[in-house]
Amino acid sequence: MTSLRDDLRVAIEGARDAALAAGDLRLPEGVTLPPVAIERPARPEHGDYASNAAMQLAPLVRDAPMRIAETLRHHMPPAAGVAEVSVAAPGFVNLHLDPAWVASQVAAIREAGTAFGQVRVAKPKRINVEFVSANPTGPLTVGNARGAFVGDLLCRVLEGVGHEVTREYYFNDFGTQVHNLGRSVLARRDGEPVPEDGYQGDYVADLAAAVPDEVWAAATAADADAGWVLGRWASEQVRAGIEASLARLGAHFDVWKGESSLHDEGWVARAVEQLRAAGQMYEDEGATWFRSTAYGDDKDRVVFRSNAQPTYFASDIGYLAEKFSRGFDELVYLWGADHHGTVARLHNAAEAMGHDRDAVQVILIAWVRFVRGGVVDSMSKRTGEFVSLDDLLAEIGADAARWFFGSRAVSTGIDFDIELAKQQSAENPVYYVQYAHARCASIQRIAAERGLAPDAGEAGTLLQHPAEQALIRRLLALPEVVGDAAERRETHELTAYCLEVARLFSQFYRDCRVLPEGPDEVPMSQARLALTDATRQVLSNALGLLGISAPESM
RNA sequence: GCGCCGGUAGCUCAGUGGAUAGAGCGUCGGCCUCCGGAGCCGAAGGUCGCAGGUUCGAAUCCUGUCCGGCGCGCCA
Repeated sequence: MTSLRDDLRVAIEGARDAALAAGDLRLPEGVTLPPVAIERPARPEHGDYASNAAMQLAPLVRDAPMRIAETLRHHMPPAAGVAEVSVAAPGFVNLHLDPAWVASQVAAIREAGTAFGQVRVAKPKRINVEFVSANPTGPLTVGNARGAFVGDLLCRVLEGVGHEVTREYYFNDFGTQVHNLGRSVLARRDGEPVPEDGYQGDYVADLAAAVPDEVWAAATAADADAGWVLGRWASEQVRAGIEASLARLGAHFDVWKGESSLHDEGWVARAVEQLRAAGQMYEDEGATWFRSTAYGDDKDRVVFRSNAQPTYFASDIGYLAEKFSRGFDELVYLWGADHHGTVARLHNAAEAMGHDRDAVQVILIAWVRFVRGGVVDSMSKRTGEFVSLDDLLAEIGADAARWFFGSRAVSTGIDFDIELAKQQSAENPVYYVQYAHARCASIQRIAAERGLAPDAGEAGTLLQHPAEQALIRRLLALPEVVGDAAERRETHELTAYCLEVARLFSQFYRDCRVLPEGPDEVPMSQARLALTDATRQVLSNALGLLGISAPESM
C-alpha cells in the first residue's frame, strides 16, 4: 500500500507538471525542480494536508506565490478523497478531504487488517541491524537495555515497510574482559579478593558456585590458564543469560557473533589484505596502520599493534567484510554515543574496501544516566553496582519499559530513576492506549452477544460526526507514520501516534454512542462498530510494531 | 584545544524551513441514572539558553557564545 500523503504529493506534482506543460508556469532553462513537500497543518481550517510548493516555486519562476498557488489549484488533477483545494496566504495550497470518502475508508482499513500501515518501500533491502552487543561479562544493565528496546523497535519498523532484517548481536569472546571475568570467578571460587580490574557483582559468586567439575578440572590442569578456561565458560553462561533476558522482553536475535570467529575464519586477514592491496595500509613504529585520513579522518588508525596483536578496529574491519559477504545492502550499527569517535573509521574502512560508505549506518544512542534520590549515581558492571534489565522488567513489566524507551528520541539522554520509573509506571501512557484497545474489544464483545455485526457499507453517509471524522482521519495516517519512522530511523513518533488515536477514540466514545438503544439505530450502530473495529485494528498494528501487547481486556 | 550530542511549560519529553510552539505527568476547577471513570471537559503555566545572520517565513538552517554530557589510546 501507499500512504495517503504520498498519493496527495503525487497529485500536487501532477498539478505542477500540468501547469508547466500548459505554459501557465514558466521555468528558466537549467533549473531543477525541488521535490514537493507536503505536511499536515497544525490547524484544521488549513485542511487535512498542505503544500508549500507555490512558495518554493516562486523564486524559480519569478512570480507571486499566491498566483502560483492559484495556478496549481487550477491544474490539480482529480485525487481520491480530495473534496476541495484552497489557497491561503502567503501561498499555501491546502487540501481538504471529502468526509464521505474519509468515512468510507473504514472499510479499507478493516480489509487491510494486520497489513494496514505497512507501506512498502520502493526497493526493499536486506538490512543487518547489530544492536545491544554488550560484552558477556555480566547481566544486561538498563543502559544496555536501551539499545535492546530501540534496536528491536527499529527492526520491527524496518520489517513493517518490507525490508528483510537480520538481528545481530556481536560480542567479545576472547579479550581482556573475558580473562578478567575468568580471574574473578577463580578468585571467588578460591575465596580470595576479586582482582582490581575484575568484576565484583554477586553474579560472579553464583557463577563460581556453578562451575562444572570438568571445567574446573580443565582450568586447574598443569599448563592451563585458569583465567581463560573459566572466562570462556563463564562468558558463555552470561551470554546465555543475556539471551534469556532479551527473550523476556520479546527481542530475539538471528545471529550471535563471537569476535574470535572473525579471526579464526580469516575475515580479518582477508579484509586487511584487501586494504593493503588498495594501498591503504602501512607499517610505522612496528605497528600496522589503516590510512583513515585518506577518507577524512583526523588521524590514521592502528590495526595491529607493535606486539602484532590486533586492535578492536581490526575485528571491525573483518566484521565489515564478513557482513557484506552475506549480501546485505545495508549495515546498521546501534552504538552507545560514547563510541561516536569510532564512527568515521568504520565508514572509511568500508569505503576503502570498495563498498558504499553510506551502506554503513551508525545510530548513536544517547546515554542513560542513573539517578537515585535526585543525584546521579555512577553505575558500572565492574563494580556490580547497576540496575539490570531483569530488575527493570520485574519492576515495571516489558510493556511499560518498551513505552518508556520507545517514546524518546535516540539522541535524547535519559536520567533513569528506578524508583521514579516504578512510581510512574502506574501512570504510564501505555495503559491509556491499551485501555482504548480493550474498550474497543469490549464494545465488540457486547455487540456480538446482541447479534450485531460491524458493517461499513453505509459508513460513507453515516459517519459524519466531527468525532468520527477526526478519528478516521488519524487512523488513515498510520502508513505515513510507519514510513517516516523507517526512513528516519527514528521511531518514537509511533508512541505519540498511539496516544493521539487513543485520545480521539475516547472522544468518539463520549460523543457517539456505538451500541443501539432502539431498532432504528441499528444501521448507525453497525457503522460505528466498523469504526470501532478499525480503531482496534490500528491500535493493535501500531502496538505490534512497538512490541507492546494489545489486550482484549484489562 | 578539537570533535560529537543535548539546552523548548513546574517535571519528563515531542516538534527533521511553514500558518496562533504541543503531549504526558504534576497543579487548580468541573463531570459518574449512561456501551469499561485506567475516562471526559476547562484553566493556569513558554523571552524555544543567549546574540547575530540567511529567508516571504526560523524552535528548526548558518556563525558566534554560554551551560551540561560524551569522545579525542598501539583500551574495549
